[in-house]
Amino acid sequence: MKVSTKGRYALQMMLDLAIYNTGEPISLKDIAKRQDISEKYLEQIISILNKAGYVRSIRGPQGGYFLSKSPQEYTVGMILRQTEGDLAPVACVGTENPGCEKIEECVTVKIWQKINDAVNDVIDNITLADLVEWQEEKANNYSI
Amino acid sequence: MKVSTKGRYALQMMLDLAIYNTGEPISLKDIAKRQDISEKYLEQIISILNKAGYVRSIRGPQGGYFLSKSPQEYTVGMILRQTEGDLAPVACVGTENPGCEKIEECVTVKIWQKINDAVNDVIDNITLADLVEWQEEKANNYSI
DNA sequence: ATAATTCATAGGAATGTGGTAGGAAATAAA
DNA sequence: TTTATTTCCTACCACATTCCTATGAATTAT
Repeated sequence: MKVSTKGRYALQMMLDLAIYNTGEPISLKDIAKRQDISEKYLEQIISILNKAGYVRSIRGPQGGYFLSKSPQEYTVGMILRQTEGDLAPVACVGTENPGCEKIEECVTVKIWQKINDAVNDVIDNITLADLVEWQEEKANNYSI
Repeated sequence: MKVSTKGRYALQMMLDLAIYNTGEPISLKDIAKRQDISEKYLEQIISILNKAGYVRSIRGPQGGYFLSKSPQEYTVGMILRQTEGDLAPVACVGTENPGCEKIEECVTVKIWQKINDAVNDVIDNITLADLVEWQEEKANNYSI
């Protein structure tokens, strides 16, 4: 019942891109350094976000990545689903696998459905902009 | 972000014990047959529940298992936590591992905390008695 | 005694996780 | 035009976890 590093790193990258956005592209090298994560591993993860159209890339020296849209247009759910896939606690209540043949007689499915709804309610109601705001609040608290 | 078969089977077994309770011990063989799960695998799982004191066992012919307490005294959370461990989406918000060293500066932890709370709210407010009730409702609907 | 059951432990195939490695392609800067 | 920097692509791999199977011992009703 864990979110893997893939999803967590994806979130951290998107947040990094949102926070350090200056109009110039941000290189993976910088992100990897700031977030203290293997650059090579981040390559693979951001490639998913790139193909999903969540970031734009520029190659060559001084190249790097941007967010395609503004932070409030990305929910945590969007980012996690791209990288983690469905967050359903069991396959049968997810959108990816069509559910099992015992679905009608199965009682526990009601539990999984409730968990699924609760999780989705959380992740679909937090945007990248919220994270940026929280980050800034933390920064302020530290400087006081 | 999945609940493994261990936790799901544990839940099904506890539910089976609750539903088919007649005062006589219920053998794993019967449960395995009804739930269509490998008996040998169920042995390992129920051993956890046994050590936790959630079921009582009787060895030998006509032996088997009982629930130690009445169904409304078990929450889904109790059962899942015994078998799955912590259901926290990341280790740092769980009760098992003490959290990482970046916890103070980390923003995403707020997300994981909210997910954790939401999941716990669901699983700690459903009892085995609820599942039994749902099961009976389903049975009635089918017979109509 | 016998047979049915739980209990304990070992093993193992398949899959997923969390990366590393190597190099090709693009491109800005020298 | 060369060089260095960056993204892009694919392959590989070690380790852990999951989901069992197998073997046999211990217990006990019949």
